Amino acid sequence: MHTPQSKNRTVASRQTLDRKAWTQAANDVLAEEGLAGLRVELLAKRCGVTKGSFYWHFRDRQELLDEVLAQWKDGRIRDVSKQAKTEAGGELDKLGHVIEVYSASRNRRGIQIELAVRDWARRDPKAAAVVAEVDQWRLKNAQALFIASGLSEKEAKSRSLLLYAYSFGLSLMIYENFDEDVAMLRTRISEFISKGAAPV
Amino acid sequence: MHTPQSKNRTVASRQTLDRKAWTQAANDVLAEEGLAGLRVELLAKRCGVTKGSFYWHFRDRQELLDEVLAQWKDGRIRDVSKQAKTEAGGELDKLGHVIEVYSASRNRRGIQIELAVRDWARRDPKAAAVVAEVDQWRLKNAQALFIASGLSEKEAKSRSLLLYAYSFGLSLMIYENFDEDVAMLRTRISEFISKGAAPV
DNA sequence: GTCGATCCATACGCTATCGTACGGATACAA
DNA sequence: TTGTATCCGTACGATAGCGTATGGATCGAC
Repeated sequence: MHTPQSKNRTVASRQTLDRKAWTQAANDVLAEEGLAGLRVELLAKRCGVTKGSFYWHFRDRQELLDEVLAQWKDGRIRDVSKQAKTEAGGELDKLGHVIEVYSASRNRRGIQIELAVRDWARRDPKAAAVVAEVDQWRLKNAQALFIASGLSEKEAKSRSLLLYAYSFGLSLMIYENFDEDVAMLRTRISEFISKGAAPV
Repeated sequence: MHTPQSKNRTVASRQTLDRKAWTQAANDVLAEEGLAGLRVELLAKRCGVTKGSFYWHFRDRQELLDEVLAQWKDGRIRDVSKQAKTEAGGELDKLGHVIEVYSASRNRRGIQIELAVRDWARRDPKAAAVVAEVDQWRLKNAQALFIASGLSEKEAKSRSLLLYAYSFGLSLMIYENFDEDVAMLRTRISEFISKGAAPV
């Protein structure tokens, strides 16, 4: 009932915090509240410490933001590379998988961070540069998949851009009451983009 | 050099400000800075007055936000209705026009506000309700166009959702260096969505 | 046990922002 | 001219957030 360093800390934080714990928490906040919600003292409270701890690990708020951004970039590029390396065959499945990964129902936290970072990029050149690079990687990867499934280079590029723009844009819309079976709508769209079918 | 009420005001604001002038300026700020940048005193400075004026016209900041939101909703629904009323024929052209309206190059300010409102809707239920209603109108209108061009109801719904999600999502991406002619990519996509063509 | 390094709490100054109180200026009517 | 309603400026209090300064607590090395 009075073990050392037990004051307002959770059991998990018996170990002293490191940068990773801070950026982890920062990502949670970014997903839930967006960049504007990422404030030092609130983040500290969330970690069960005060900002005295924060300013020991980070020079200032900007340094945390830079690190969050850098981690996001590395993670996304790693994701693309990983997916590209899985043995060939089933390119269409892979394209469908891309859509699924960016589906709000499957990966809510990832999508929320994605949108927060892109909103961030609208006003911060550093974030914009990161988004540009990630987009480049993703688009090139998707393009390769479309080419492997028989499309020309230009058409593969178009379809890749459509694929990602659709995925992100869908997360911005509120369309649940547009149909009783929106999942079916999404499936149709996924087929349409990846296979190019034009059903009636 | 000392006409009455000439202190820090622009010529345009010789007339005293009204609510419309405030919401107009608020929309500008919303487009440029997002919701978080919409602060009373900055807005007042932008209008060439102090916040004393603001709090005469509005009870508080929230009242302004509510009005901005309501105006956005009415404007968007009016746009849809207007487009629906233009005489029939050329449904495909109309669908292409929808994409163009939401193209960042054609309508930067409109897109910026669109994105700001949708980001707003991620955390504010009132904004979410407005977005839901606007999406409903737009989707139903696009669905009618697709049906008029020969698609089934379900396929028309799918294609409408794709159309709008793509349009919004494209504004979130930074893809200018993906190809030397991104305009061509967009044209291909536009054709693909509206006509359902599946070129190689 | 002492000492230094690590990690955090507390207190402080500073700025930005919201909202209020109140007084001043202008215009129009009587 | 005088009064009143409209519209705005100024001053104030309150809070939140950033960053700094400084001391306290814990732990391992010796």
